[in-house]
Amino acid sequence: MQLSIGKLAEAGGVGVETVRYYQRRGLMTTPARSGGEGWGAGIRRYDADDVRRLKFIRSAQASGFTLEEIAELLELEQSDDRVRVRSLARQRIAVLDAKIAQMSETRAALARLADQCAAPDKGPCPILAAFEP
Amino acid sequence: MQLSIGKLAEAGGVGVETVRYYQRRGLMTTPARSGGEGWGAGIRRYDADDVRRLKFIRSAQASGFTLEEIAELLELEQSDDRVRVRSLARQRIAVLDAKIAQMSETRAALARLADQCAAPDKGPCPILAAFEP
DNA sequence: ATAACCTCCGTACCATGGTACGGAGTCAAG
DNA sequence: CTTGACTCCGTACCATGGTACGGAGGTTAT
Repeated sequence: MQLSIGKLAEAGGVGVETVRYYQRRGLMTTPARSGGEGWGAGIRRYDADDVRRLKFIRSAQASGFTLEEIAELLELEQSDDRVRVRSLARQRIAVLDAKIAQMSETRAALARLADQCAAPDKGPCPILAAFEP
Repeated sequence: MQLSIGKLAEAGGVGVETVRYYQRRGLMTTPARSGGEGWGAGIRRYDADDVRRLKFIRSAQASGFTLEEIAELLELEQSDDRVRVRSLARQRIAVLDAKIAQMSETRAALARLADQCAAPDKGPCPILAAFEP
């Protein structure tokens, strides 16, 4: 399976420019241009592993990792430094737990807010107060 | 209680420039310069309500609202449009629920990853796979 | 073989959320 | 009455994560 950059981007659900951006950022490798004759001379070709990598970037990103952190994860994948992987994972879990807690608090605040604004003419509908500790 | 912009910023845990930025963005009002004689001629003064407002901005922001959304919330606070407040709150709750779910998934993925990388010499430590559906 | 489309590459531009800079005016203490 | 700290204001700059543009050349369908 050989893909052009356009098909790779499509498979990953991103734009071509985004793939090129990831290459510049070192998140995706830039394959050598396939020289010689025939199909794809002078055009870079990608494979299923690149698609996996691209999808990984997207899901890691959707989970709150920055591109820089993702770059580190991808390097670790190569290096097999298990200690570092574990420590990075634990760190991230702690950050996620904090964020999840924060979001749950906010969710509760918003629910209170929606509740207090429910009655059309009874008392205030205090947005600022809804977020106070 | 009358505060200078510097004290206001300090009370809100932000820099002076940040307060000024919020004013430019319409999130904080810019009080009239206190004219006349005596203390603070030509200097803008703030009060406890401004501090509350600033703290609200920070906590709403920490909860994932963009500055634009926060501006809308603050306008709603004035307008008493309960229907809009409720609908905005519900929308945000839905978004938060989705994000919380996503983050929990990621958390599980990371926990799996940390677990699989635990043993120093047993099998792979597959970072990419940890994020696959 | 020619139109329509794609790739390659550099460079420029965008939104978001600020931070920094510089010159002028103001204020409080010594 | 000067020194040092703070304020005012505009403008410029920063990082992040992209998106857009444009021209030269490769590829595919008719």
